[in-house]
Amino acid sequence: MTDQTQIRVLSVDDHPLLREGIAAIINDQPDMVLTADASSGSEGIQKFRELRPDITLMDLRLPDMSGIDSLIAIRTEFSEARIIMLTTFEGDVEIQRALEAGARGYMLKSMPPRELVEVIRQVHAGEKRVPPEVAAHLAEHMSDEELTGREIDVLRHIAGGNRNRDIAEKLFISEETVKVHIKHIMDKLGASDRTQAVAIGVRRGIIQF
Amino acid sequence: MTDQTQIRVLSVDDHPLLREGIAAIINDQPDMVLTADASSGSEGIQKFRELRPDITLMDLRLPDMSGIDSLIAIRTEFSEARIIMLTTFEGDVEIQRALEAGARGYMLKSMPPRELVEVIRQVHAGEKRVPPEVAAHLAEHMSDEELTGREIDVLRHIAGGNRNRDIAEKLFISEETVKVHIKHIMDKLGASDRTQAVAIGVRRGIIQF
DNA sequence: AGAAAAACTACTCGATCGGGTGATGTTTTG
DNA sequence: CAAAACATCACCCGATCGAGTAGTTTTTCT
Repeated sequence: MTDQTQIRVLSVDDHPLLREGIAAIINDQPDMVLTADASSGSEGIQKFRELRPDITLMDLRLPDMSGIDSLIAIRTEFSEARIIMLTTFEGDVEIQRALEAGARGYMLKSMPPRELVEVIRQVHAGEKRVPPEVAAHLAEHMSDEELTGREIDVLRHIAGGNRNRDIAEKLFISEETVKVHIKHIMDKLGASDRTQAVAIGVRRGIIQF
Repeated sequence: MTDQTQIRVLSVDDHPLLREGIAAIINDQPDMVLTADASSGSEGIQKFRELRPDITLMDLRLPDMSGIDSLIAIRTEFSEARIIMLTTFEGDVEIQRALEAGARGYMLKSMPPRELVEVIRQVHAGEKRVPPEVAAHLAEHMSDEELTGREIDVLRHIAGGNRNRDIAEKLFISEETVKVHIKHIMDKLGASDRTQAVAIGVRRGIIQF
């Protein structure tokens, strides 16, 4: 049954229902087989070591570590690993980071199964595949500068309803510095005020909740 | 095969992967059968009319109309309909509204399959079932007043980075009125400023993105 | 119809924000 | 190593915000 031509797939996702759906779809394809699944990043890494799947489907948001960290961990050990990232959100900032870190494909969970298996086949054939919607998003924001770590810190505090003075105290810096960071945040995100900056930050996945 | 004791389930969700997962799990249970599924609210209503399932699993967020509107539509016609709402987000404001509208149960998509089928059985047996996490959330915010339609309008505009003056112009009201609405929004949400109000609004699902 | 909730408007005032400009030390990176 | 990016701080100032208070009209529900 498991002949040479079958694509062996590992699925890493903490969402049981989704894993079931993926399993059903993969095993429905004559040329694919779901070798195993994992519900966390570390479990995914371990399963990869054991099984060396041809394709790994990795959720971006995992309970223990981020999907990207798992991706990096696996690719550090096995540079030839072909990993496809899965996410719910179209506008996720992590997309770019994942591709830079070596993801071979990027899929939205809302996509029809046909496309999912198609992407698996293409990536297995050595191609790199990112769906058009995602690619469009990438093109749109490619030129945008990314926020620095400090700026993200500040943005998080802004979202918490803190005044500049409070943020300053909590980060042990002066209020003036906070204002500079906020200015940079707004410039980079194209926001007209702190509130819109938070809204954009949430939409892009820069800050979670 | 389809004897009297089997629970006939209709699944309404626009997410193909999730539908597959639900289908796999339902059909795995000896006492259940997935009668049909639908990918939109209107399709769900139609399928309900045709098949009169014992249990309907309804996603809260659907492409054409909200899950709650679909719920209401079905229950207006068939008051005995037993509908369980499914959602991704724990803190969704719609929970309360859905229960008020007559949902018999409420499930998170992140729950393990065992719980899902358990809830289906309980609701089919006539019980009302809301998972503990959701119940806790409800208790927390039960006392919170809901935002009015106008307040939600204003909150959306705030999230868009509009100044009070701009909001006033767009809604054809005075700037003073906008300020009153914002005051009420902040009071109701327990926010210290407009920015936190947006953050809370997003977290609770009051405003989408 | 009458009560209650929602929506609307006005005015004052202190607090906070955000733009502009300029500067210094550190870290990262090509 | 040198340039670029990052993080820090300071001062000025007009724009905007949010609290408080008070009142009218419209809508909704009972």
